[in-house]
Amino acid sequence: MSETFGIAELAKEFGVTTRTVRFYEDKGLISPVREGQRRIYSPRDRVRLRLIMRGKRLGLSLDEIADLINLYDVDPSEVTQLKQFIDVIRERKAVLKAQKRDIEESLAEMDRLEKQCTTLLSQKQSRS
Amino acid sequence: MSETFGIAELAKEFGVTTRTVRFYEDKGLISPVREGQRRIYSPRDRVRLRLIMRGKRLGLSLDEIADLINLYDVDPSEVTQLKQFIDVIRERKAVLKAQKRDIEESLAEMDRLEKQCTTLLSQKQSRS
DNA sequence: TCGCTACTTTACGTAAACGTAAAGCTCCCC
DNA sequence: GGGGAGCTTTACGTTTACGTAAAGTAGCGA
Repeated sequence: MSETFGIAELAKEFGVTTRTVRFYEDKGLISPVREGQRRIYSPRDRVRLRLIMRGKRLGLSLDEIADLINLYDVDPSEVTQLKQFIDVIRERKAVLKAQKRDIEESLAEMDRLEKQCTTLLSQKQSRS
Repeated sequence: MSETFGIAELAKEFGVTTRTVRFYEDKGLISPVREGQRRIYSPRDRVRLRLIMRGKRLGLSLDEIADLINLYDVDPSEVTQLKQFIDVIRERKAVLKAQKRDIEESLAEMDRLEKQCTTLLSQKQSRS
């Protein structure tokens, strides 16, 4: 038997409330098993939560995250579906690459700003 | 005299509505000059809009974007402020680097998925 | 059996980021 | 001078992503 988790346990691990975890279930992002009335989370649910959190850090909406997660569950039986699937993946890759460029631009600017500041600071401190 | 822009012009350039541009003004992100009742945007306002859009692509809230934009306007007279400023920049850099890692992870996964799909697809097509 | 802890459902509230009328100026052209 | 075109303010509506009670249930130890 593989390990299972309670809702409070997972919420704590990912730094969210139990309300949030239930909300993600309402949105169809995770589907824990029930033991009586209680939710029991599998390692698979935990992986999904990890994907959700990463998506949120990247600024995606829950709907977009749902689409992405469902990519992993696509049934590869139909050739046309498979082709569409590949297109979706390529679009996602393009968006991610654009985002990466934005980040690199921002990082470069932050570096410039930091250097200006440290230079200014050392001037001021050597003058005192 | 440097170039100026109308609201519709800028909205079109950045792919948003005029309502959005005015909303950013309400939030204090841009401060166009008035000519009578009309808003006149300077190249500086345009640069700010560009920064706002980049921030949004990175998933930042307008409040976070406001903080970032204000980084460029900090007066470097006080040494303590300068030190705090450097700390803020370093925090931002750390967040950006984490986000970059997330993106690279996602990109790697998308690559794996795409390869699985293309392999599957070529198998199916050679078999037909 | 009491009470505590950990969960549950139901449901109203809220902040952010705009959308969407509605109604009014102002300039310009015919 | 009538009417667009393009802007303005005012203000209520909407979606997303939860927060926050309120009230009930289920097990467990004293």
